[in-house]
Amino acid sequence: MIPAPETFNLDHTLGCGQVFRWRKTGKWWYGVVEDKVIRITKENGSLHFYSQPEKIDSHFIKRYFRFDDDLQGIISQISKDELIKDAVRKVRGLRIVRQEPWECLISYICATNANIPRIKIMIENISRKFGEKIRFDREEFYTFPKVQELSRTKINELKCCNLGYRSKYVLDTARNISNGKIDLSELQKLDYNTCKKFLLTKLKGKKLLPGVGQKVADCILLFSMEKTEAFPIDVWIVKAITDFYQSLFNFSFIEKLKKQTGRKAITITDYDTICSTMQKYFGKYAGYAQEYLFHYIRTKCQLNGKKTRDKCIYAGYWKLDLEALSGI
DNA sequence: GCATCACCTAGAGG
DNA sequence: ACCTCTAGGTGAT
Repeated sequence: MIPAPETFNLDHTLGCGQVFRWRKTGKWWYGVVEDKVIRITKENGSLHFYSQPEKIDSHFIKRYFRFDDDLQGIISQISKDELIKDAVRKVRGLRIVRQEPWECLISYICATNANIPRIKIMIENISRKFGEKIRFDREEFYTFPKVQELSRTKINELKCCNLGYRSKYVLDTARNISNGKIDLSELQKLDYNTCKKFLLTKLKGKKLLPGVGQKVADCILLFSMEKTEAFPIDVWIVKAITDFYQSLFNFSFIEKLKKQTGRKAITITDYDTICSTMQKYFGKYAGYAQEYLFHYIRTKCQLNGKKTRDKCIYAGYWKLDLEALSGI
């Protein structure tokens, strides 16, 4: 057991939807990280943890939960306006987790057109079918399979895991990594823009990593490649842009975005526009800002008892202090 | 570049 | 009981 930073909340960190392999029973969080099952809780300012089959040490925990990040400092850097300040207040102690790139990649390929419970089921099914079993606290857990395991499977085996149309993407991605067409650990060393370009590489008109578009790429960069400036833009973030961050963009741009709410996707150029603007606005730790906003907005909607984004309108709730935004 | 449409599928809302 | 729609988007045309 080790002392936890003041700025660390397990529930927000593991429950915000950045990782899919944790669940809470009682006071304990159970999760599978790399090839270990971990049980962890925070009590009286200390972290208590156990693991199987290998023991983990405090170094492992500090690295996984990014205790090397000065969260207090990051928060003061990103606290640019009333919305993000409120988000930081309500979701205090949320930290980005250092994920393993391969598992992270597959997880976010699976995440398209799915909600968090379903993503968890897909990853759990893949692990149960192809991973290694570990017994812990009289329960069975499964590690996430290695690249080789998945690259050798058949498409129908993945469909049995409930992946649906994602099955082909996962299989082709696994094969291209397995045969060395792309090397995740090498990618990690590159800067944000170069790294993202490689994740989206095409060879003879075919994606090396099918199922990886801009949004998925940014998730991989943020959660597993040390790119804290990555700012994944999903439907929730677009909503935040049109409802709150209007003043950072042209009037006509916002009008255009609003018109297409309800439709599925934004264009690649619009994604780039939003992405670079928000990165400039929030700075090197824009990814933290994104996670706070994302988690805050979603839970806010759920608290309101509203199930869908469109009904979750903030009129009257978001105190549109646009003056506060004019500084940038 | 941009607009459309299809894509698996469980579960909520009507 | 049924039908319609949505959920951390991406790919093909």
